[in-house]
Amino acid sequence: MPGQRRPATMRDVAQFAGVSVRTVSNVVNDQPYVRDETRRAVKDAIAALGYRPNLIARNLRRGSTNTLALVLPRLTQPYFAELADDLLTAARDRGYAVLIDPTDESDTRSVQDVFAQLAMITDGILVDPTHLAGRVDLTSLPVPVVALTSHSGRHGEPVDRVAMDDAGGARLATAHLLESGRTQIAAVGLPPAAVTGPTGRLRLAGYLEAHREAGIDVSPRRLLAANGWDPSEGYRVMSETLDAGIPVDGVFAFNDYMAMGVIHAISAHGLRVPEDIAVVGFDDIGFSQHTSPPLTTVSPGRRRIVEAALDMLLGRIDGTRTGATEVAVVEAELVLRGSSVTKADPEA
Amino acid sequence: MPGQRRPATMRDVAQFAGVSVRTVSNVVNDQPYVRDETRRAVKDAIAALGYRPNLIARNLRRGSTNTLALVLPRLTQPYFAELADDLLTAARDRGYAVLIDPTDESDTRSVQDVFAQLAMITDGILVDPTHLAGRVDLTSLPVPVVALTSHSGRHGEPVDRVAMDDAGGARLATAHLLESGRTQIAAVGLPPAAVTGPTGRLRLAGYLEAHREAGIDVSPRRLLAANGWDPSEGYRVMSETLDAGIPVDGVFAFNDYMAMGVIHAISAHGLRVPEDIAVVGFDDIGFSQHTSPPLTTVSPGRRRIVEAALDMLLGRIDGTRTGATEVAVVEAELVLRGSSVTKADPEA
DNA sequence: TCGAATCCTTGCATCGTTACAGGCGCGTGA
DNA sequence: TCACGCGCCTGTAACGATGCAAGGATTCGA
Repeated sequence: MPGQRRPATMRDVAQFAGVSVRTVSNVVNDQPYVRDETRRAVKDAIAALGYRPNLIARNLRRGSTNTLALVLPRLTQPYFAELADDLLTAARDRGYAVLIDPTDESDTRSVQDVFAQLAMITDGILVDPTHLAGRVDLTSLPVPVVALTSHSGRHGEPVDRVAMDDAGGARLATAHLLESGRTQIAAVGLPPAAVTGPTGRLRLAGYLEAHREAGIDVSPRRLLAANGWDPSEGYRVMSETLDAGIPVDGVFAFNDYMAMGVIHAISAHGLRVPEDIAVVGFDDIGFSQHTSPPLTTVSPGRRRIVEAALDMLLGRIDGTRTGATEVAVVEAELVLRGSSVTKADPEA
Repeated sequence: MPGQRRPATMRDVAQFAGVSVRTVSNVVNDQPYVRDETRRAVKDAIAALGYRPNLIARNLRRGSTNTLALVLPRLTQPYFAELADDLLTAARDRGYAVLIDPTDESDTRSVQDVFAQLAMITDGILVDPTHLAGRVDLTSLPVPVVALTSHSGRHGEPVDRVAMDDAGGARLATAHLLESGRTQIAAVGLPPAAVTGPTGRLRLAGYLEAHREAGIDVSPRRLLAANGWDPSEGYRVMSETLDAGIPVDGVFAFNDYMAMGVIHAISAHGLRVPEDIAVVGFDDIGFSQHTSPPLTTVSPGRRRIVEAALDMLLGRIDGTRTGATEVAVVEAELVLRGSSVTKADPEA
């Protein structure tokens, strides 16, 4: 239920305290040159009237909102949920509120409009641009933008970026499988998955590179495309492969969430993980510690990505960072767990 | 990079089109009494200058922002992530942006201040109040509030509420286990888990009621407390119970996420799900379809909860809903999967 | 005692939009 | 011919805060 009284304004406070509006403003904003006595009188008035500065009016006047926007596809993808969680907390600790905008295929709005609107009501925008496929020009917005992305922006817009090391992480994951003696390693999650195309290509590149380095051939039968990076696709793709009798002794799934479905398919076929097929994922989402068996995965350094992106964005906002756009790459790390290592063979 | 040109204002458009500011406003807001010719001239000017109404100024003038706030503990809890995802999409389709505010224990701000601030920059607030434990008075805010909650508000504030049927769902889950012949059913997730106290109590109540109805005694040794509803706690609690030699042939985990840890613990002890121990969860998160085996769970009707909450909130906002606060209870539904039913015994 | 420097306080304009009330021109009925 | 109504358009005042520049009060040194 909305309260009934009109909220007190600065004018009310000024009248109550017997000073000018301007003085109240000075007190509220901790300006110097206010006598202690006056300051206290104003503070008393503020308390008595339950006054709170109207943030909208302040935003209009100051031209800033202390709000950031985060644009992503879907929070149902656990990696994004955890990324959003980290960002929400980090932004909150720095005094910023966060508006999350989901822009996936189901969105009928013009992407450019969405960004223009967000730019108007926020001080800066963080965006995962992979799913936007260049449908938006991020360079002409009136607020700074930082892209959370992987795909080399060579063909993209010159925006600040924080990238995870997709190819490098994928190489680590694949190399680990190869070193533990697997030679028939399936890659799960190739395009056409529309929203993950560029990321998928980079992770594939890492997979291929690891094979090249090990001198082991790659069979196209084990390069498995998925329509979306979720467990049901992991399940479907893996089931079909096993049904087709294609030999597989290891799987590198392009994300953990799909890997869940892969593991499910493997056990549904009466095979064991990791004895028959070792599985490695990517993302290190919370769940991955508690699958059966726990999932070996690549940690992309989510926390560091968030911090770096916030540093960049806030730097642009407060003007301490100027000049050419930058790209920060956060190193990926392999996290060994039971899905790729038997207890008898701890390796690490 | 911020663009350099000052964005065009309504005044600029007016001047360009040779009309008054007021007329531009009328065109922008589709007011009647504007000649078609004038209207087109204004629209041309808008296009020529790339004018976009300044939303902050509009918000100040109109006193509304077309933004809602969603206050939750953490998005790392998959149920909340999926709830947020549903809400984001539903709100976006109704023309509202959503600000997500995480308020957990790590938050040093005063909860009352947080709400007062949110109230100022949004048109309404959706909140999961379980973790706020009455640290905030939701009735005196200047915008409507709808609580997404379970715990009977009898001792709470008189706010609009949309509740899932925790006790009923828990009863369904437990009854299902009892009917399939299990008699030594552990309940996982009792308080002290601070943030889930009230919910946990209701789910426990349903568990107890099902036992009462079936005439089967409950052993306190199988009432297992958790410090948080995540997989690691599910794992810990279940491991300890099995280690202690407490007989268990079924588990009702108070949420799916914990159930993941429970399943992990069971297989780590060399036991099979569901043959040795059947497991049922609560929430029906996306993952649950793809654990090994897939998890039987209670679907709380997330989608319907979101729609009902939005209906309530927007009704209050636009004034079509007035008068006493309401409580909507969304029915829960049991989703049978492999973690509680063997293939030989499909039951349903 | 006077002038200047310092401290404190204040009106007014402004951010960009929408609401109010009124003005002007034209057509219509008496 | 006049009054009236209607359609279209406009000037001005808000919304509630902050920035500017100047004004009054006080203190200090000479």
